[in-house]
This record gives sequence, C-alpha cells and structure tokens, in this order.
Amino acid sequence: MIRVLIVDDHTMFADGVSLLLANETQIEVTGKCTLGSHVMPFLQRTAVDIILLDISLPDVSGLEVCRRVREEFPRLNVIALSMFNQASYVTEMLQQGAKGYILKNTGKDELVRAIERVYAGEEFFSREVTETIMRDLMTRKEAENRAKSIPKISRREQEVLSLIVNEHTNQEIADVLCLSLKTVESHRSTLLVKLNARNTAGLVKSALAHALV
Amino acid sequence: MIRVLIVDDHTMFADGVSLLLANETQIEVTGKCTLGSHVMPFLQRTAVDIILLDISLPDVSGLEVCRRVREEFPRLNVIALSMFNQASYVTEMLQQGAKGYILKNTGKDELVRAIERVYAGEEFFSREVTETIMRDLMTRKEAENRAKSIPKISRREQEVLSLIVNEHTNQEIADVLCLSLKTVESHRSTLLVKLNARNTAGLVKSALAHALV
DNA sequence: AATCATTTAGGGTTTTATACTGAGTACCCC
DNA sequence: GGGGTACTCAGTATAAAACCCTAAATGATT
Repeated sequence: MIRVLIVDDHTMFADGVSLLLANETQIEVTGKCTLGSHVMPFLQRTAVDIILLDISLPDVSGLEVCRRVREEFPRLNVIALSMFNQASYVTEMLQQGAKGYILKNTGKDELVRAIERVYAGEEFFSREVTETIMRDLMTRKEAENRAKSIPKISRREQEVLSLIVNEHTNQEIADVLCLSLKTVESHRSTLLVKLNARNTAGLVKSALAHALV
Repeated sequence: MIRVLIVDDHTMFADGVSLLLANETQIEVTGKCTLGSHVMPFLQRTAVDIILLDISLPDVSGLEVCRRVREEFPRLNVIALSMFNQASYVTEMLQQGAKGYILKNTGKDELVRAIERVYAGEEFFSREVTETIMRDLMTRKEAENRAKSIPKISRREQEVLSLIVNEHTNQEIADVLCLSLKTVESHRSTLLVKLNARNTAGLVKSALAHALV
C-alpha cells in the first residue's frame, strides 16, 4: 500500500485526485493539505510514502515545502504536480529533491504510473516535461551568451546612468554627485560605448532592459 | 438527474471532478472535453443540462465557448470554473451568459450546490468571487482614472516616438518620414508635454511603460 | 459655422549632448 | 614596479535637443 499525501490549494482538485486514486487498490490517500504550512505538522503524525505537491501554494511555495520535507524526511519522495510546463520550475523543483514532475493536464494512468515508479525508487517525468527540459538545455547556451552580453558597468557609471534615466541633465548629475560637468560627460561617453547606444534613448533602453537601475 | 458536461484541458482535473460528482445521485457526468472545439460537436449528439467550463483552454477560449453555447443552446446553462479570481474574467464570463462562477479552490459541497442552484434556474457564485466583484466596483473609479492617465498619442506622434526610442535623431526621423526637421521638433515638443517628460530619457521611459511602441 | 486637435512648417535662441584628445590620481593585482 | 582599470577633469568643437514664438491647412466634432 502506497500512502500518498496530496498538497494543493485547490480543494476541488485535491478532492478529485483523491477520488481518482481511491479506485487504485495499491494506493491510499492518507491526507490532503491546502496550505504549505500544514505539510510538516501533518507528516509528523501521519506516515506517508509519497507527496503529490503543487508548486503554487498561497502561503509557502511548493519549492520551499519540498526542500523542508526532503530535509526532515529524506525517505519520503515528492512528485511535483504543476500546471506549468516551464523549464525553470522543473529544474528548481528537481534541485529541491523532487523525484518526479507531472503536469495536471496528464491523465489518471500517468499519475498512477508516476506514483508506482517513484515508490519503486525510480524517477518519473511527463513526456512533455522531458521535452521541455531538452529544449531548454539546447537553448541554454543562448541564455549564457545573453548573460555574457550584460555590460559591466562600474559603480560610478551606474549612478550616472540611474540619474540619466531619471531625466536629469549632465549638469544636474554633476551637482548631485559633486562632480565636474566634464566628468559626467566622460562617464556618459563610456556608457554609450559600453551599452552600445547612440544617445540618451539607447542608454535608457539598455538600462531598463538589463535592469541596471 | 442533472446531466453535466465538464470542459477542462487538465485531464486529471476533469477526471477528478467527474469522480467527485459520481457520488452524487442526482448528478450524472455525461461527458468530458479537453478542447473547446470539441464542445459544440459533443452537444449536438448528447443531451446536457449544465456545462462546467474552464476559462483557460488551449484552443478556443472559455469565453468564446460560452458565447457559442448560449447562442446555439439557450436552455443550456454554463458554470464557469476557474483558478482565477479576477473581476475582469468574471464580468466577461457573465457577459457571455454564464450563470455561475466558482473557483477551483472551493470544495465539493459548493460545486454540487452550484450545479443544483443553476439547474433550478438560479445563479451561483463563490463567496470569494462576489467579494472580488464588489471590490472591483468600488475601485472602478481608480481604474478609470488610470485609464485616463494613459496619454493619447496621435498616429504621427506615435511614429516619431517610435523612431526616437530607436535612437534616431530628429534629422533622421525627418528624413525617414519625409518631414521638415521643424515638424519633427514640433512633434517632439508635444510628446514631451503629453508624456510629462523632461527630455529624451523621459520619452523613452513613458513609451516603454505605456507600451506605445 | 465654429471649435478643437492634428499635422505641417518656419525663425531664432539657448541649453544639452556628443566627439575627440589628453592627463593626473588612485587602487588592485601580479 | 609595472599593467590594468576606474575615476577624475580639461579644452575645443560640433551636433542635437529644447524652448520661445507664430501660423496655415486639414479633418473631425459639435
């Protein structure tokens, strides 16, 4: 008998899945939690083999719940149950120790299979999820390149840039930072080069795009 | 016997709710659809009293499905079933003829009550939903004010603004749009006033903030 | 018919920004 | 101690933008 805890703030969903699993003879739903903060207390008084854990919870995030559970109850396995097929969610969840990740738009059979597999010590992921991850790995390099392209701005330049974005003139910036007008112009010039901009418009765009302000 | 059709792209959820309702003697789930485009064909060959309709569907939106259903089968009643407790969704759904709106995080009892009430010709809304609507009505005026604060930019001004954001000088803009430099300067001045900006930086910020480009 | 916003354009002035070159100080790292 | 980078400031010059004014043609709205 595989003892399962369902953690999902959507009562209707939790109830539904619970009934879904009730038909399975080898699976027993021993509890349901609608809040992340209820999970740890529940586990302390009830034996559970597997947690079906929703990522988006109203109080504590599913990631956090997973981390705590894995810390306190290492033998307990977590299957993430999510609406979102996004690589970032999946990887984060796996880093927190989840053994499976299935989407809510998969059918009952796949859910049951996931529970059985994870209970047997294996991993289980929805086909869509694995595809997403593979795509993500393939495009990871682009992401890194994008990260590299983030310009390195010195502290002073950042200050100047911030004031530029806030619609201040060079003279005003010089006054605020107690600098010579020429110095501000100098910083501005290097910013134009570093951010590959032609003028103020480009500086502002870059600043906002790279969240440098 | 109340015949119910469940429309939700999350198979697991649909299956769960179906089982949830299977215990109710007066309710019969006659079908499940995972795509909006499957609803109309299904209704043409199967008798249904009430549709539990998810708003977010992968192909046709729940709003569109609701509209079509109400058009073709006026006697059929729709209960919107959504994760999102947002006034905009609720009002749109009601405008499309839905008779009820309940959240997925409500329990089984409320779902059953909603089905019975709507079947009896009444309306039914989750408590949270009605609260949201009331709050929305109260803050409607602020929303209007916010809408008013969105600057009204003329076509030409929008073109000029777009080129400004793309780091073009006034002379370049004049050349591209076949205008006099003075005309471009004129537009730029009015843009400064309309967008309440001091200089190019302000124009770019406003343009990006209000998605005017 | 009259009003209003838009689009167009000019003349003139002042303020800002950009370009280019050069240079002294300071700090960190090897 | 030398090499690199950041920070500071200067002069000269041009380009661009901002601010002041006016004003005519158009089109929509009332």
